[in-house]
Amino acid sequence: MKRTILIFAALIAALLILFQLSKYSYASGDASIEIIIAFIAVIFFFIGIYINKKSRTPAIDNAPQVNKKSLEQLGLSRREYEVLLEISQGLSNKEIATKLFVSESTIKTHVSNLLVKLDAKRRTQAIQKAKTMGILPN
Amino acid sequence: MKRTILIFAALIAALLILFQLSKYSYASGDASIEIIIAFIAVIFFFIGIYINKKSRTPAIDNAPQVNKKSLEQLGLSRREYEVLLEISQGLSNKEIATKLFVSESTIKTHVSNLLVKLDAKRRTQAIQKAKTMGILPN
DNA sequence: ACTCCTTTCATACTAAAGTACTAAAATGCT
DNA sequence: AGCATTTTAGTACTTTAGTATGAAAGGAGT
Repeated sequence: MKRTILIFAALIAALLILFQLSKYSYASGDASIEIIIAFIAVIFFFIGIYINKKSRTPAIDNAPQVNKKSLEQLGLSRREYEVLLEISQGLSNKEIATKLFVSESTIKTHVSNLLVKLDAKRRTQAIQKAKTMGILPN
Repeated sequence: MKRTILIFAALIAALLILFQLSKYSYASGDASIEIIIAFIAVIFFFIGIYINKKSRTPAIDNAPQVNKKSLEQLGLSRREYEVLLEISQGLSNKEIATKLFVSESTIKTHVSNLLVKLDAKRRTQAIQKAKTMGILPN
């Protein structure tokens, strides 16, 4: 939470600085307004990508009607919960890896950890337990 | 249904015959009443086991709030549906085999057929599909 | 800075799951 | 009684899943 505030504060500050710079440059005539605009555009393009990437790792936060208390008590990490969701959709490790842009090894690691935390021996059991705990949507 | 009626009719007939025999034997004194009683007890013991076994294969019929139309359209057999239920409870093939008193090979056969009928590649996908079809309880 | 946690990935196995046939009883229906 | 389906089971593989372990990099908090 503190991170988010700091990031946004930094963004606003950066924006103000850019505005000041653009004003100065425009007045002194040593840079065309088009270049300034393009510069700002590019920076905000990447900021947009970054913010989108951060907020699009939803997992726990944007999870719909879900028992968040149980979720936290389990100690499942974001990624683990994300993998759990894909498992409950019937995907294989390889498919999950492709979908999340990581290797199958990584998914296996997540699955192993997730099984321990859910005290399950198999992914199907993990699904069942998660459902009865109200951790999964639907 | 007809089978059940016939079986019960046969059972009642057998019971009457045993009663007649016991009466005759008791009167003629060539068999002690205890042996007759023991005989009847043993027979009804096994009948009890048989009836219990038959009625305890619930599957489709006693399935709770379940979309029976989808179920029939899928063409899932009783046993296949039974196996599907156990899969959704997170059991392994071996565990299901133990629970249903059959070999693991048999369960594998059921699972394979069930996956084809549900058009699923994995058991987890079968669970997901079955849930969205309203075929599974909960 | 240091430390904990998370995420990533790899190797090397072991254990389940699934597939493809084949085949024999049993069950159910006509 | 005969036929179709279901249930059972086996063998022989191939493919996923899951475990164990080690390791590197980055984020977050003290």
